Parts: sequence; C-alpha cells; structure tokens
Amino acid sequence: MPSEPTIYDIAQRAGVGIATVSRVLNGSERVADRTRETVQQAMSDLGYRPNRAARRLSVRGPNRPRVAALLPLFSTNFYFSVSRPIAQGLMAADMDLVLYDVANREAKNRLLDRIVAERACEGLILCSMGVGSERNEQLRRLSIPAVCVDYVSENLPCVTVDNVAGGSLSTRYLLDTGARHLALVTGPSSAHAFRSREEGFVKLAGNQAPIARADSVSRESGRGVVTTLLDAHPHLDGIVCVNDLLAVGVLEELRARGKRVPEDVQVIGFDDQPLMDTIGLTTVRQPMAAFGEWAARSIAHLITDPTSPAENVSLGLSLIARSTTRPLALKPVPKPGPKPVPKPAPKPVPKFAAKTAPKSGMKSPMPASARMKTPKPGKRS
Amino acid sequence: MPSEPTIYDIAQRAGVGIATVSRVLNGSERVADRTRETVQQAMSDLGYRPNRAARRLSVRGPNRPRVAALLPLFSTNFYFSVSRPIAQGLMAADMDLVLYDVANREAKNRLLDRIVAERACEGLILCSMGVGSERNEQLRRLSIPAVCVDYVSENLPCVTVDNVAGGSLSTRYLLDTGARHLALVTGPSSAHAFRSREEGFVKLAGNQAPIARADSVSRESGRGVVTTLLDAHPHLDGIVCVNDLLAVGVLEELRARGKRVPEDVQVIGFDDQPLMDTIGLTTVRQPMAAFGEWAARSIAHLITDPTSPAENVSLGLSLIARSTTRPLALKPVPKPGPKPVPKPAPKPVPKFAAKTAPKSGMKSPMPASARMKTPKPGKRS
DNA sequence: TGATAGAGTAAAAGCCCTTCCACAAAACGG
DNA sequence: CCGTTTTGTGGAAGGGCTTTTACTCTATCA
Repeated sequence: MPSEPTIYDIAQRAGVGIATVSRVLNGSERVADRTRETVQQAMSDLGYRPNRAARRLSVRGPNRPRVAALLPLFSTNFYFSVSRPIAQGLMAADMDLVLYDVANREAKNRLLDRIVAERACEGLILCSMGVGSERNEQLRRLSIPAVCVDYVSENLPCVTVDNVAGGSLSTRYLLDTGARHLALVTGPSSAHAFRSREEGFVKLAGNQAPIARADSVSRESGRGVVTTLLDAHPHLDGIVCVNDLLAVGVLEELRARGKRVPEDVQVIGFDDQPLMDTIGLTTVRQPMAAFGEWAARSIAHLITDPTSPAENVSLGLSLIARSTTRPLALKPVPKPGPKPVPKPAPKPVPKFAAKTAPKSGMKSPMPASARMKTPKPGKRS
Repeated sequence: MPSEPTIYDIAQRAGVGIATVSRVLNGSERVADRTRETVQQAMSDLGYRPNRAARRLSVRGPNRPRVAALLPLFSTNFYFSVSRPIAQGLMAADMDLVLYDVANREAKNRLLDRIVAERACEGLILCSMGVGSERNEQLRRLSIPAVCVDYVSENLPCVTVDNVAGGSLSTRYLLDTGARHLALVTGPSSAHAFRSREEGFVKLAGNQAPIARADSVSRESGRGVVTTLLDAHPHLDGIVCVNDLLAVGVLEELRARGKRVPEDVQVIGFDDQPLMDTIGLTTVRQPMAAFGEWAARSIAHLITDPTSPAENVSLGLSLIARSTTRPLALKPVPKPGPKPVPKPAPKPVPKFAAKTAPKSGMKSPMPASARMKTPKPGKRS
C-alpha cells in the first residue's frame, strides 16, 4: 500500500464491514468483544490512524477558523507577552490558534509552503517577519489573510513601533542626562527591529560610536560583549541596548567590573519586559500586549470579513526612567543616598489604541516623542 | 438557509457551475474576470467560508496529528517556559500544536466537550489540571491520549515535582539559616501545586504559622499580602512564598517598609523563573523546560504508538541559595559588606532525566532532598 | 462561411468517514 | 415453540470540496 490505510483496508483485513470498524473507532458498545479485538488488531497491524478531515466532514460541527501564528520563540519574554493576548483574543473570537516556532527564514518558508498547500489555516500571524511578494500573491490568490507583528512588510497590514525613533529616543535620553561617550549593544542582525534601533542610535551618536553585536539575545551575550567593549573604550559612560535582556547582562558585567551604574556608566534597555522595574532598568517601553491584541483582532476581522480594509498601525513608545540612568538636568535631583535600591514606581500601562500618541515616562519629562502613523491601506481583494 | 452555504449555493446564486466556484476559490487563472467577480460577490453576499475539512479531504496531504494544549496563561513565566519546549518538541515530531488558554474548570470542560465531540485533536496536554474519571473514560474510548503537566491525575500519565517536599524544602532552609518566625505567602487555592507547597510548609512550620493567601499570582498581590502579614506579625523573620512572582512582590514591600533582607527577614520563592538570579532571590528551582520536553515527547509517543505504556514521572527540585536568605550556619560567612548587590552565580541547568535525583543548590549544602518517583503505570489500552 | 482551436464551464467521480437503515441471528417471554 | 425484542453487523447514503473529463460556446483562419 503506498497510501495510508483506510477503514476499508481495516474492514477487509478483519473480515468485517466498514460500519463495524467505525463503531470500534468511536467506542460504540454494540460490538462483540471478539470482533472488537480482531478489528483493533488489524488497525494495529496496518498502523491505521483515522483521517481527521474525513471525520470532521461526517460528524458535522461548526467550521472553526484556524489561525497559524509563526514566531521565533526566543527565550525573550517579548514573544510570550505578545502571544498571550493573541491566544486570548482568538479564543474570544472562537478561533483556534496553531503555534509554530520558526527560527529562521528557511524554516518559515518550508512551513508556509506546507500550510498553503494543505490549506491548513484561514489566517496567518507573522511575528517579526514578513513575506516576499510572490508569497504574498499566493496568499492573496487563496484568500488567506495575514498580518505582521513587529515587522513592516510592504504587502501586509502590520503593527509596529517606530524602532528607529525608539533607538534615537533612548540614545537621546542618555545624551540629555550627560553621557558623552556612547556605545550600542545590539543583537543578531537577522532581527529587523534591532537593525532599526541601531539606525536610530547612529543618527544621534554618530558613525564612529562603537557598536557591539551579541550573537544571541541573552544575558550571557550581553556580558560577553561588554568585556570587549570596555577594553577598547575604557571611558565609555553610556550604553544603549536594543533589548532588556542584553541590558541586564551588560549591567551585571559592569558591576562585576566595579563600574558604578549610573554614576560611571549609564545603561538603557528596550522593551520594558516584566521585572525590569524591580531591577531598576531604564528602558523604552514597547506595547507588547497591544501588539498581540491588535494581531488577534485584525486577523479575526479579516477572516470574518475579507473585504474589510486593513490598515497599518504604529504604536507609541515611551521612555521609562529608572535607576540605571542619571536624572535629567532640569529635574530636581533625588536625594543622593548611597542606596541604589530601585524605588518601585507605579507602572502606567498603555491602553491599546491604534492612533494613540505615546504615553510619556512617568518620572521625567520626555525629550522626544516617537509617534508615527502609517496610513497605508493594506489592500486585500 | 439554516446551515452554512456551500459552493453549490454560491454556484446557483452566481449562475455558474461549482467547478467555477472552486476555481475562483483556488485562484485559478482560467476564469473570466467578470465571472470571478460575480462569484466573489455571491460568496460575500452569502457569507461563504470554505469548509476546511472537505477541502483537506480532496486535496490529499499527510494527516498531520494535532495536539491540543490546555493551560492557564497566567502572566507567570512558568507557562511560557513550559510551552516553549512543547512547541519545539511537537514541531520536531511533525505535529501541530493548538494552544488554548483555559482559565477555570468550567472553561476546561466546555472546551474538552467540544474537542471530543468534533474529534478536534489526536492528543491532549493538560497543564496544571486533570480530568475526572468519566472524562477519562470518554477519552479512552475515543483513543485520544492525554498527559498532565504539573498535576497528578489518577487516570493519566503525569510529570510533576513533589510540591509537598518542595514546600518543606524551602521551609527547612529558612529554619536552617536561623529563621524562627515563619509565614507563608501563597496564591489562589485553585492552583493545586500551591496547595501542596502549603502542605509542605505546614509540616515543618506548624499549624499556627501564619498563612497569607494572595488572590492572584502577581507582584502586586504579593505586596498587598505582606502588609497585612507584617501588621499582624511584626517580628516575622522568614517568608516562604509558593511562587517567585509573589516573592518579588514580598521583597519589594519589605524593602519599602524599611526591612532589611535577609538580615531582618529572609525570603524564599519557588520556580526559579528567569531573572531571579539577577534579582538575587533564593528559590526552589523547578525543571520547567523538562516538563515541556517530557509532555511533548510523551504525547508524541502515545499518538504514534497507542499501545506504548506511559509512566508517571516526578522530577527533582533543587534549592538555589542567593541573597535573600542568610548563609547556612556551617558555611563560612561571606564578607558582610553593606552592599546587597547580588553576585551573579553560574547557573546549573538540570538536564532532563526521568529518574534523576535532584541536583543540589550550588552555593550551599542541601539540608533536604525532594526526590520522588511514582511508578504508576498509566495503563492505556 | 465553415472548420477548428481554444477558452471557459458543467457534470461526475472520488476523498474517508459516520450514521441511518435494514437485516440476520440469538436471546427472551409467554 | 413461535412471536418479539435485543444484539451484532453490513450496505449505502451523504458531507463539501477538488479535479478530471467531456462538452459548449466563441473567436480565428483559410
């Protein structure tokens, strides 16, 4: 048999009718024990597995839409914070979420090939990745809507932040608080968001400011990279990181080397992942939950009403000042005790609103705003 | 029309044959533009959505097994740490993962009813929850294998840790480091693991040791609960928490109230979630990744070979001593500087091994061991 | 203008399963 | 011992889609 065995094969082998096989499959009582055993033996012999599609065609139930979400499951909290609202939003919309861990471009394409060939889903959520125009055309032809999260794709509706502005935002903040010798700690260049933040950094810090690239997004990488950085540039007084995890690593290494933060070196991160307030890291907050909410809502919309227009959305960033940076000059300096324990601050949670201006950090006036709204109609026929 | 429209309805309304409708659906070139538009209009009018099951029955592809994972997506990192290896393990086994956020028992049962009725999956992973015997019987009859993670269910193969022993482990450690007035901070009583840790605490701390129950697993709850606790018991010198997140909240509140940790009050958590080493929280490490790996591997096994026996597994716990507890008496006291900055410690990652004895914490000899192996054959026919 | 290629469409044959219906045989009751 | 129920089983009809095959038009060329 080249193809998978069916109940007909089982029935034949067991010397019974297909109805009986089906009854065994569905645990019906009305089957003689001996027959059941024979049938089960036949199934086991032939390695039979019921065809789910055929089953569902018979036992009619609602045709629940299925959404495939492709994301790189780094250890970063970012993707958890994004996928949680996706899961919840899709449940609320009565849709199923199929989760795929996609590490690289090749894996993505293999997976999409399969999904498309098998018509495996009614909608697609792509995190931190996009699609080429040929793939986009393919999806369009099959009417499989897709949205991007944390990535700008020409072809698809996207939710993003302005990462270039974000990079500049954190860089400017360090400059405003008095840092003069800046460096950037960034991650793998495959991550598009990182490259944009890099760009924002270079804009303000200049071309010759040192840039250290960690080859993974982890604290260990962050630590390693600082070593090199400090050896080459001993009088660095500000380190901009494209990600909180890297920043924590940087922080640890600086302290291990006896540098005081923020007195000797200031550090700023990106994301505002959970616990960063406890750790006291100054960072740029990214509306991760809103990413997920938007994705779930948009894809649900596009599935239920394919004609609905989809717009790109850019959400606001906000700088959250904590204890790894010095206070801004214009602000009264907090009492300079020797105790660098982070003061827990009330945490403003940005509500999801497509066209909202970014909320400012609480503790200090904001030097720059990182708002952007791209009104590109994500034309879908 | 009571039931969903089919291509026949579309064809009729558009005045074309069903083959034409199908071609439009699949983006075939060989359709006149005018015809295509008519058909699309008809689909839009009738709110047509193709039936995925029927489609997949026609366009034959491999019958990919699907695993449904039910978990309560708390903000806790725990479930992310568990679901990541699940996603990766299932991808490696060529199976699809459908993720469901299940907040409570009722939601669980509704969902399982549907899954079972629609034969929606070939396997089930239940996190922090089990099934009753009637449901188990139902699953058995339909040959849908299921496994439990972080929960002991009589009927199903489970991977767990011994939470009672874990509760005792952390309690004993505080006692051994000199704490005399212990309290427990626990979470919602619906979480079974919490109740077990509670039990382990009571075993050693006694019946009259104060227990404070937070109504959600969050730092805010942890903080709130400490307030009450300290007011009633001012000379508390050790707080056992059933979860790291709660512990961090406790830590923050203690410091906010001027208590020194660990000099005045010691604090210990549970899980060893990411960043706990940076924060310096002493905690009991739970092998979260191993949970997920085991779940993915087991369910894949049970799906491909339903006759394979499944055993319960209990993984080891280990105590990770950091700076929120005092050193053990027998150990030379580290230099008592006024600087409570956590020393980053190398992080031993417990390898996955079903029958492994728990690894000990690195920094101090372990007073108690929390090993258990439950050799219950998870009998499946 | 008639033959003919080619574009476009209709009809029908699966795909694999569940389930309704029918029927035979065995068990049962009077 | 013969109806009557119960039990076990087989046949066949869908379920909604894709795809092949056969066919019907409409241009096109001689």
